[in-house]
Amino acid sequence: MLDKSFNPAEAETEIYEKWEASGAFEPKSDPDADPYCIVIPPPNVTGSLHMGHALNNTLQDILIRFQRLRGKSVLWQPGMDHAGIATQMVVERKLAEDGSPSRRDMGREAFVNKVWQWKEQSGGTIIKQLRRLGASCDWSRERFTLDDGLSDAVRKVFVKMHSEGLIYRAKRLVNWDPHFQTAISDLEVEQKEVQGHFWHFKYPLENGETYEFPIEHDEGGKPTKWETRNYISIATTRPETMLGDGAVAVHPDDERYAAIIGKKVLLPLADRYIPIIADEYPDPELGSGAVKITGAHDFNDYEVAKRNNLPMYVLMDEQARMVASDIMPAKYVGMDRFEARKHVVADIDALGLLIKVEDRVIQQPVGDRSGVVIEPMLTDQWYVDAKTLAKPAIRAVRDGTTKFYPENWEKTYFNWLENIQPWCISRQLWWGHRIPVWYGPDGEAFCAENQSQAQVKANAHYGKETDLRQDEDVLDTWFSSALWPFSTLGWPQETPELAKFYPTNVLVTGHDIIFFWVARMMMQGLYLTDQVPFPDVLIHGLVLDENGKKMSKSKGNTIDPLSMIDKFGADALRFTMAISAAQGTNVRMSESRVEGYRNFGTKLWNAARFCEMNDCKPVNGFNPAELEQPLNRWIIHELALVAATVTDGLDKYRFNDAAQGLYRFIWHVFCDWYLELMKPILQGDDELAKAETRSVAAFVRDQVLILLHPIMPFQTEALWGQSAKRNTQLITANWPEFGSELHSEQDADEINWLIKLITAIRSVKSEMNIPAGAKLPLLVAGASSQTKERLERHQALLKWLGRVISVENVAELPNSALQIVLDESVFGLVTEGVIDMSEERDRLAKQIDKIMAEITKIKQKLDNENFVARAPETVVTKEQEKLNNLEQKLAKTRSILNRLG
RNA sequence: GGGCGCGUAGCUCAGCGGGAGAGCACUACAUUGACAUUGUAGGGGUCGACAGUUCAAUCCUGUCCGUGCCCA
Repeated sequence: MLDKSFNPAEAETEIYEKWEASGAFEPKSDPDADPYCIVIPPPNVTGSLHMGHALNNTLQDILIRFQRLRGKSVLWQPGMDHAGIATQMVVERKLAEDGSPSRRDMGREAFVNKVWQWKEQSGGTIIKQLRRLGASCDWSRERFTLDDGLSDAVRKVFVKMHSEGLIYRAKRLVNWDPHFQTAISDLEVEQKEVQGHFWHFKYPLENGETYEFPIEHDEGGKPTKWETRNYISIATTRPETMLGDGAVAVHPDDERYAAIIGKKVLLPLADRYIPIIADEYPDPELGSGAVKITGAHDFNDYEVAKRNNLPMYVLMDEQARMVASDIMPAKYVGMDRFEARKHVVADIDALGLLIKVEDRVIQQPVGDRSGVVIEPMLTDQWYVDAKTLAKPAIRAVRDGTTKFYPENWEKTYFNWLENIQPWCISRQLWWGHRIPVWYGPDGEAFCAENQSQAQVKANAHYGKETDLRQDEDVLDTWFSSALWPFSTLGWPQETPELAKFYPTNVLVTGHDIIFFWVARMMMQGLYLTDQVPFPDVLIHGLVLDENGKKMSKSKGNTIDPLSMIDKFGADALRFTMAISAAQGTNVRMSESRVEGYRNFGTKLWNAARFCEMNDCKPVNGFNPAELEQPLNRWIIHELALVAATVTDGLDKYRFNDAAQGLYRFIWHVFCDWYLELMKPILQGDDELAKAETRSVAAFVRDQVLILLHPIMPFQTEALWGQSAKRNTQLITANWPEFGSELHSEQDADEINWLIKLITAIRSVKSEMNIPAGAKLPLLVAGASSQTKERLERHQALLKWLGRVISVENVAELPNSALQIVLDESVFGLVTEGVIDMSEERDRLAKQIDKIMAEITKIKQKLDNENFVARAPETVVTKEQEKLNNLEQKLAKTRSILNRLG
């Protein structure tokens, strides 16, 4: 006997272990089975499961289980990435907490060993948590981006791209994170709006020269009054960088400054002279229209400096402290940039050169991991020529080889790829793939897959054995992630897995990493394998809190998926995700919703329990297409419909449609009606009907378990195992493929008619304040022979569910009966007491109003000549039929009301 | 400034050219018989506003208002 309800805490672990031990997560070896493969978006090795992961992995697992049930050879390829910055940060912090020597104190090799130790002990929590969610990944194939095989792939790709000129080294301005002391890519920089200042300085002209600067204008904008100036006014949000100015720029069309272009100004504090140059960059409308140019610490200035061959002075070290140099006044050396800012402003002020300070909202770039202000720095870094790689990646989506679901994300994808910048891939970290480049004593670079190959190249170059040192830097983590769909399958080796499962079938991810990851996989996949890595990209929404806000630790509004699983079970959480995940929409998570879908699971549990109590067991050789009872043919018909809905929904990534269809069918069709309607049959004495009904109930229950399994795997597996002796676990059962032989419109009409009649009887009683339990005789007038047959056939059901004592055909209904119009017949409920005639008249009048309102609407349409002439014939016929039915109903209801007087 | 999205029942959201839907919440009634993690019945919407296309618009187009996200 089944327990009273499902206990997820007890059952889930056991079920999961059984699945895994049975090898169900591994691809089928059957060579005829179609392959189906998804690679997991690799979580950070430092990560732990949050709601975003829960959504992402639930959707993947639903697809994986669905395709597995359909008989495909399924691989869900799991793994993690090494998360360079995040992991290094975690371990460094831990070293500090433990009072251990710092990273720099212990040196590179020792530190990297520490990180590996940490990874073995504490990394990968998320993998265990994914199991709790029910993720049916093939864990025997788990991969890590720093595994030997994947690292080989990385080196091979680097060497290939380097030899083809797609990877190169260059000295450029990069986003420098002074906290982690590494370069980062554009994507890892966030623009934050903060309250800042705009400082206006005077830079005096050389040799005390002067010019006339307009200070008043007429309505036409012509200057009417001038003043004599011996300085140029500039404004800046970053005063400390003035020490490295190479020029002051004005717009060539700016007449105010035309006279002094080419002259020099004294750079205060630095005591250098710098030129006033003309360049298109300054906006005459902004500030004074004159801009200081610090080529080594600002991206815009960098371009101006390059165009005009201005010197670029590096002002800071890796930690953004002012660094000693020819141009750096000694007093600032060693100061942090923000401290230096204060001093520069004070010193300028002391010289009488500070004009004013404005408050201003400024865009400040910050590192996405560190949160500190990014410093543009002039350094040597390695770059990928992303522009070249982007072209095939754009084409593949343009021509539909890869499609996004929903489609509108393609625009985002194109937009970014079409404006793509060189990708800075080197990082000044220790945790990651070390760049496979070695340098000779003179700085000559030798790129090779390993040191000995580099050595061979170097020896040939120098003509003798020469000492080499390897590049200190590692690669951006995303460089290895970009190879994930094929490196995890064994590439560059030609493995059977690669042949079978690549390209993968679909990539499931959030829109936040379309640039970071999806686009880069497309680029690398096409470049290295000549194929797109996946034909479908499913972009799902974010998980928000119940107020529609992004969940974040700092806001304290996170809901922990594991606590939801502890409380309500993984199935409830998964169902919530599935039914909320309409294509492209965000998911608002609230505990009460999860609770509600836990209740849905319990409803199914109890339905199964009821089946069990009534001895409903699968019957060998059962054929759903050969049944006697209309009720049974009806539920099979409904089952076939919902099976089609679920299959179609999952095929089209419409998880909400699939979940909604199941919810409706299980609760409101199977439980509310079928199980109720079968009760009188089971209590009756028609043994054949009983046996058939039992076998049908068992069949429908089993099919429902299969259909629901992708979304609610644990509970369905538990019910599957406990409700009958089975040859296989549910996870490897066969997905139903019902054909039209199971459709039966006639039986659907008949049972739906019965349901309508029962509902109407209940309704009338409720409206007339007659206790629902009161058993009343039912009369019927004007019944067609079909109705008479149906009444005869379903008398037992009617009596049970409609609380009817008897059913009798009469010529005319007495006025004392409560009357119900259904199709051609009028039914009457005979009450014991005297009914309140005025209340009954109100009830009927209300119905008549409703009918008339509908009739008016339809007549309006049919009276419109254009409608009749232009609308499709089927639409017109349908409207005409509707009108006829309504008019019939109206006439009947009116005559009842008339007779009541 | 550019791009993407959203505004449908009290709340959360599906639907998206021909009958306004679901879940939750609410109201009334019921109930120890698969299920109170329940049942039955019910109330509740000019589908953001305006204009256009169409025989027909919640759905398509445009404008506006409100709101969210991404990029610069």
